[in-house]
Amino acid sequence: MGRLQTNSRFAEAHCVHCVARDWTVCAALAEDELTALQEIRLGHRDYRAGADFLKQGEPQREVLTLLQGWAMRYCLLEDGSRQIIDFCLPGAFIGFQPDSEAPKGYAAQAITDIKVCALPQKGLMDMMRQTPNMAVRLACIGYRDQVAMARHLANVGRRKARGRVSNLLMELFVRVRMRSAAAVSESIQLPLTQELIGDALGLTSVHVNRTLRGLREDKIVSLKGGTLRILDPDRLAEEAGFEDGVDVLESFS
Amino acid sequence: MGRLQTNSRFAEAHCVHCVARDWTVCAALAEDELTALQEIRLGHRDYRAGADFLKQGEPQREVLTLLQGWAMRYCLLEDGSRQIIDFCLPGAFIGFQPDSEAPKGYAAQAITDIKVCALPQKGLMDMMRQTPNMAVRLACIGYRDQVAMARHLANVGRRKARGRVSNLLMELFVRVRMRSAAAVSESIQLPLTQELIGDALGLTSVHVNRTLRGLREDKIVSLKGGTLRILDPDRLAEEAGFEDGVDVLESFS
DNA sequence: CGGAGCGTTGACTCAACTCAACTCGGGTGG
DNA sequence: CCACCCGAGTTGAGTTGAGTCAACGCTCCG
Repeated sequence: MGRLQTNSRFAEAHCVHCVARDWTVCAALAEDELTALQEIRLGHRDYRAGADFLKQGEPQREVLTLLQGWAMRYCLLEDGSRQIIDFCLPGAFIGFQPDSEAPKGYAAQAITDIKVCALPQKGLMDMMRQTPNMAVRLACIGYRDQVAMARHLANVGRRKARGRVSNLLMELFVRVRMRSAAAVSESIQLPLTQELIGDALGLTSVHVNRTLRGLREDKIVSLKGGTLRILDPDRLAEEAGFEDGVDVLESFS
Repeated sequence: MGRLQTNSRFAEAHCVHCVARDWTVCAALAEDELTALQEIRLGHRDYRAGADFLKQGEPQREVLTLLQGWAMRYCLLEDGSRQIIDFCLPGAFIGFQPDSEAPKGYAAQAITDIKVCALPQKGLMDMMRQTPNMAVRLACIGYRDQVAMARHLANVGRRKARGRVSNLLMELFVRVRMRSAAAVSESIQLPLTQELIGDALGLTSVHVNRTLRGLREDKIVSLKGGTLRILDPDRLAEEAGFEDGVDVLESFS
């Protein structure tokens, strides 16, 4: 459930033509290596918004690359609450763990309808041993995401609500804009509910709401009906704790 | 400064005899590969407690493996406060980032006097391309640490002070005990100040103090003069949000 | 002896949570 | 077509967890 019928009658594009090619594992691979990857991949899958496609605590012998849509990784706590680890955009590499038989340490859920590319974790491990490019790239992605998570942790641990929200919105704005070649604009589409934002930032949705109202009233950002509009980039950067816009651009996936 | 004279008159042990061998990159390497690693390593270094041996925002073309003592990775915020990302025990692999020329996304500091093994990041990258074992191992460490960080994030974002402190103490207890073959005991040495604990958990040291008092009064744990004593493991696990002791053991470095 | 660093405690403040009511818009079924 | 419902967003009032400020104790060390 949640899982749509894979429309397997439509041929899936060869990895060479993958939408997410520049954003994920594949970016570092030569054509023949891509073909090898193509050999082992388990195919594309579609999930509806809200579907859990990776379950915490269960082993799952595959790894997913997000091709389309928004997703998130999150930790489920014993009391039922959840902490969102990060929001995933196309290219995100989700679910890799050293031991492919071990239960996953976090879960992943589709935020919008999504399409993913499934890879067998074991096959991937084998391929890493044969094609160094792959191994290096995978390692790099792992450490890059670590840095992003560290920043997120600092945001949650040390800032108050206004700073947290500003910081997250700014980060998402930059990430989304980076991967659209579209003309520079002060607004983007953000399919996040206030509850999701709260769960990412360690706040309640009620308090996120109040915080957003404050930011709107101060003419800094507005988030309405799925579109995020940056009204005052400088003050937003300040609220968000970005020294200046420069350091933002690097190291985002 | 902070950096001690390397006592280079004492020969450094060959990688094969490394104290941390089982805990770090090297665990997966064959003898000849270890020798190759030995070729490129930059040597051991000693730092005093309190020394920053990795600076946030500066490029640093080396990567460190912790051999002795306690250290921590942390993010520095614009307002001067810091968020501790994790506490490092011998074997920790610190400072690797995809681009060795890029400024580090976090800093690292010695908590006790420490000894580290320095490796050139570029050399490491090259070696990854030649010896698959190394690449795979490095990737695994990266993703393992990601999971640990996710858990930490969830702790900070979703639990209140008592739960956060309990969780951290339990985690540290388990990690420390795992690497001592010593007889099972209910106490360990913990060289952390209350301020460090606060900075890791997003709390003030004052509040950590009160929380520890509460836990002590309830006869759950006591932390006094650098020794942590688990008085009631079951209640601690409960406060910490560990379903049971089992899932704890896996996936800690 | 004096200071520095860490831990301890109390009194007060404030940020964020809880609970609860109400709006709004989009879908669904009668 | 309308009635209804549901999920998301808003808002207010009261509570509470954690921060702030400040004083003081202890221990180690120069």
